[in-house]
Amino acid sequence: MFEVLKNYIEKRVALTETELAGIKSVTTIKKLRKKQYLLQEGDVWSFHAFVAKGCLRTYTIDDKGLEHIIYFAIEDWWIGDRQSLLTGKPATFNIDAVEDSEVALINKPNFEKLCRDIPAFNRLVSEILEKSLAATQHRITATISYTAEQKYQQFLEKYPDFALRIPQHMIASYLGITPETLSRVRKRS
Amino acid sequence: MFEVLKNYIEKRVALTETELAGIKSVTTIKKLRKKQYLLQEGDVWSFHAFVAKGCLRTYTIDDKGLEHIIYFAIEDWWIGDRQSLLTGKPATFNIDAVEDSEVALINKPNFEKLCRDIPAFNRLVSEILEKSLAATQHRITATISYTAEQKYQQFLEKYPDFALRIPQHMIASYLGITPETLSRVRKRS
DNA sequence: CGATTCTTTGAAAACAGTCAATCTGTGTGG
DNA sequence: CCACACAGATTGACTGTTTTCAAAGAATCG
Repeated sequence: MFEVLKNYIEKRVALTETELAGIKSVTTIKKLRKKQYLLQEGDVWSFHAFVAKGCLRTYTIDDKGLEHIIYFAIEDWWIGDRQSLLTGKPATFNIDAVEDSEVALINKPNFEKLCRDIPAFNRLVSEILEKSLAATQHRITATISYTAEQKYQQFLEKYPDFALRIPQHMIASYLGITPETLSRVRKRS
Repeated sequence: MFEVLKNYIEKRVALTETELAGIKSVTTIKKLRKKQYLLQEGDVWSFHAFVAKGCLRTYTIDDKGLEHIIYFAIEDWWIGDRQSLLTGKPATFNIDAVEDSEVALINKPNFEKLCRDIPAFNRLVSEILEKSLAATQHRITATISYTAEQKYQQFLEKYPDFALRIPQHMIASYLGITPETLSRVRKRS
């Protein structure tokens, strides 16, 4: 399963075989069954996680016990709790598997060493960060400006793959609407 | 006004006088009067901008002509259109001054050179990115989970400084609610 | 199968948005 | 210095969307 991460990197930057071997040597593969936690609220998160197979979600649980999904990640996406990783404080997010999945994990010190030792890897990481931030800002635009219907439409256009494999009530949670509302929106169109 | 940026950097990382001088040599100061654009939708954005004085906002305008504020930046904050900066494509955001302001600008090639030449500067930049992303994710949580009242409460707690200097209708726009609703929320509490 | 889990549907209630009018404070020009 | 204009904030009545609660179907999994 390291192959998936290797392909991902090779498609984006040119690394030597030695450098790739260096990455492989610090990567652990973790298999997750559907619904299994990768991270539970309150634990400290200290990895960089790459999804090699399957689908995961990041979410919070509010006072009423309702889940709010912040983020989905499928193959070739990264996932984690950046706040916890950065500060070393307990995570406020939960991460679990939407489907049976496999993730490649690199712990914080090793990941930082890779960034220092391999400039191209460092650039790749910065670029991913940049893109994530831009995407997140655009998501905010959608969330504060669109109606339920527009939010769902935009979601379908932006992530056509997701709609097929993610349960509707989770998509509703991601969009910030109730499952009932999503069901009605879908019926209308 | 470069002093403000210098203080900001010195508070966070240790740089030599030469390195600081290198940063200064590629920094331009731009003064903006209230309502003046720093970036207009459709133009290409190619800077890293640091707010030395005043307050700016990033926003989009929808089909109905309504503004939706994505982001505020006051002293010691960075602002820009990352998507446009990254891709070189026309910006989808507008940025203008909420108050008379002064920003420190470093253009993209110079900024990248600084990142390459000064490792500590590079780390600072990555850290800022990380923090921005974490903050943005938490904002999404708020936007999809909270009622108008909770959104405003959280805004007050998180950015007490903002509330005093930013007009209410802009705060409403930032929270994704109408000015009327915000006015009623405030009255209730 | 049988039991969950997920989706759909209906009716009522809550919430936020719209439109229009009024009030308030600020700043400008006469 | 005053009067006026203007932008921003508030208020009221109404509309529309979304949520809530409850129940019934449909799909999925062990």
